[in-house]
Amino acid sequence: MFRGNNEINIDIKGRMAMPSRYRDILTEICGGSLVVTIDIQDKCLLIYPLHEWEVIETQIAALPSFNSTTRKLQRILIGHAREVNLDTSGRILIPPELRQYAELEKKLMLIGQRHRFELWSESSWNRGRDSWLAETGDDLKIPEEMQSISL
Amino acid sequence: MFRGNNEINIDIKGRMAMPSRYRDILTEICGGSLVVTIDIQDKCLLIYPLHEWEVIETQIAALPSFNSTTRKLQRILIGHAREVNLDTSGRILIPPELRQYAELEKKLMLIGQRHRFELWSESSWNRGRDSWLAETGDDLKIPEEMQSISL
DNA sequence: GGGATAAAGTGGGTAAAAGTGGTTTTTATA
DNA sequence: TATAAAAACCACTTTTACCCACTTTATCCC
Repeated sequence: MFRGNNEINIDIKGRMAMPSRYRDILTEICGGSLVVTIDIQDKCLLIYPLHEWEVIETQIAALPSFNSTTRKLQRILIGHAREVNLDTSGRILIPPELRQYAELEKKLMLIGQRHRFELWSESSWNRGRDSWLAETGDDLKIPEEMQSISL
Repeated sequence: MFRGNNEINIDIKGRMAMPSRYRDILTEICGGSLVVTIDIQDKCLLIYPLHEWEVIETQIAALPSFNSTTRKLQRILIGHAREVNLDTSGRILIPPELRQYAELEKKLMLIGQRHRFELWSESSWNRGRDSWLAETGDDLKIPEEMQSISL
């Protein structure tokens, strides 16, 4: 569905223009309603079409409330999820709390990841990429499930 | 139903403005009647729409009185539950006892967790989040039920 | 390749909504 | 009945959503 990395600017009001190539499908599948939340492992945001998110949220919410790990997960994912909408010029407003968390300044990277996007500050994206490339160059660490995949 | 993290201020009288985006649904489902109580595990408050709470309260109350764990649960949850109402400008008054328990000063975080909210002091929320992220980032500790969830 | 045209991206103004602080009135309590 | 607390009320400030206009980039056709 979504793929590719897009260099994007965020304006002083915290608005980010969704690249036009994604807009049509976004308005089609979710009327421009998106959900932004934070990632578990990295300081970046995840952006889902509303319906996609609701499926995930339901699964997470169904996990037991008395288990401390699942509760943490609920707090992280559901507890940071904010619904946002494309405005008339195809922008979304990233809520200040999330902007702050992911340390988003002027320059961002929006990464298409099939059914969702990842949103990074450009600098941490570049830093991350360099280190992943360095790590995966060494093929000893590739887990089982991946050994069969042929690129 | 409810999701997201909201930075909120509490005023000197202990009043907290419920973010407007939740108000309509709150007045609809419970006429603005909420129940505030304390959490079992963390120094935060739980806020339920009245009807949601009543379901939970009934369940807890039905637990055996001779079991010491369930009695603790009853004392903690039911024993601290206070009914509050949205005032004409959409604020609720957090009872002093609860405010004190959760160490709520000026800056709070209101966290949507589906059918309820959690209310934290901003500082302890941030501290908590950092530590949960550190723990869950390490994928060895993720329990079975969660391994199958694809974000 | 270059100019015309359209599309995308950007910035900012404004009206409405939300949030805030404080005063007054009501209610509950001792 | 006096007192304190909470609710209602009101005025003011800040923020947000919406709209419009301008600039830049891309596309098309010659």
